[in-house]
Amino acid sequence: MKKPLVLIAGPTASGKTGTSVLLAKHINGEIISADSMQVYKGMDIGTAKVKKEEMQGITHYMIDELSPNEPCSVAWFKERVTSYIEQVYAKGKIPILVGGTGFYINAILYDTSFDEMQADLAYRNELFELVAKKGNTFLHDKLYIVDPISAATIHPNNVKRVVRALEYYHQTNTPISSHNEAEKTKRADNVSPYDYTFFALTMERELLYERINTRVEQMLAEGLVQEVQTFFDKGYSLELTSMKAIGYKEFFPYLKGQTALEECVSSLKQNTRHYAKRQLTWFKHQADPILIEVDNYHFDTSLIVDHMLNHLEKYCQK
RNA sequence: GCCCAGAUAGCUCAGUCGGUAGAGCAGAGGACUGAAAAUCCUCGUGUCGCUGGUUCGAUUCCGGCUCUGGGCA
Repeated sequence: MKKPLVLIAGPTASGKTGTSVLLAKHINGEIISADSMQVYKGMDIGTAKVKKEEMQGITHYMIDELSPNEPCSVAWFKERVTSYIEQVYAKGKIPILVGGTGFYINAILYDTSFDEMQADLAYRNELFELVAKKGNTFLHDKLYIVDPISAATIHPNNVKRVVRALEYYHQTNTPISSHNEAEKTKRADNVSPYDYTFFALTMERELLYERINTRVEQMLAEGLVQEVQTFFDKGYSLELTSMKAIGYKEFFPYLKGQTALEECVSSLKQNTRHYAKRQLTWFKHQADPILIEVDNYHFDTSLIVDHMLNHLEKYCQK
C-alpha cells in the first residue's frame, strides 16, 4: 500500500509557508522543505526561511542542514528527504513536501534514481578547461560522438549540461540520454512510490511581480545586507553554490565597493522575477499539479487550505 | 530672450551617404533528471516629436513649431 504524501509547490512569494503550516495542523502533518537554499544555515532572510514563530509548533525538516561552504545536490537531497519521510510515517503523521525547487520535488515524487557514484569533479574541471581553450562547439562535438541523442537535445552553449552528460558517460560508460529516458517514463506513467496529492500555488503574473518587489523591500528592512555581509566577511565567494542564491550574489559587488546598493537591489528584484517565471514554467510542464490561483481566494490562507482539504478528504480522520 | 544639443520599440540608445529601421535591457514563451535560487534556447513594426518644403520618394536634407537637457544673458 502506498503511503500519503502531500506536496505544495509554487513560485517564490506565492504564500507556501503560511499555507503549509495551516494545512499541517488540519491533517496532522509535518513539513519537509524542498528548497535548495533553505538547507543552508544562516541564510535566513534572503531565502525567506520559515521563522520559529511561523512554524506554530509544526516540525520542519530539511532546513539548516548544511553550512554554506558545503555543496548540495539532488542526490543528497533525495536521500535525506526519503529518510525524513519515513520518520514522519513512523510517527503516524503525513509528510508535506513544500518548496520551490521543482527539480528536487520531482526527484522525490517520481523516485528518480541516482547512482551511488560521487560527482567526478576532477574530470569536470578538465572539461571546463577544454571549453575555455577550444570553445563550446568542440565539447559538444565530443559529446556527439559518445551520446548523439543527448547532443541533439542539449544546446552547445549549455556547457554545464554538456559537461554533465560527458561526465556521466565517463563514469558509467552509458549515455545519460538512456538514463533520462528511463526516468522520464516514470513520470509519464505516473509511477510514484507515494499516494501523492500535488498542489501548486499560482497567481496573476503582475500580482506576483508586485509581491516580489515588496518582499525584497521587507527583506532589506529585516537586515538582508547585514546577513550577506557576515558571509562576505568570512571570505565566502560566489563560487559556492550557496552564494549563488538570489538575494546573496547580488550584494557582492556592493560589498566590494563596486556598485551602488540601489543597483544591487533592483538586480535582486529582477533576478527574483526571472526565477519565479522559470519556476512557473517548470510546474506547468515538468509536473502535473493541481493549480491553485491564490488571488481567486484573496490570498486567504484558510480558504486555500479548505480547498486543499477537499482533495484530501481521505486523510482527514475527523 | 539668445545659443547649442537632443527628440527613433515599454526604457537606454544605434542607424539610414534620401528607398519607411536595429541592438542591449525590460517583457513573453520554452528546455531541464547528481551545480537547479544553477545553466541554457527562442521571440523586436515602431504615427523614426509635429508641420510645411525640396524630391519619383523624407525618419534621413532644408524651414518653422513644440518639448527636454545644457550654456549665455
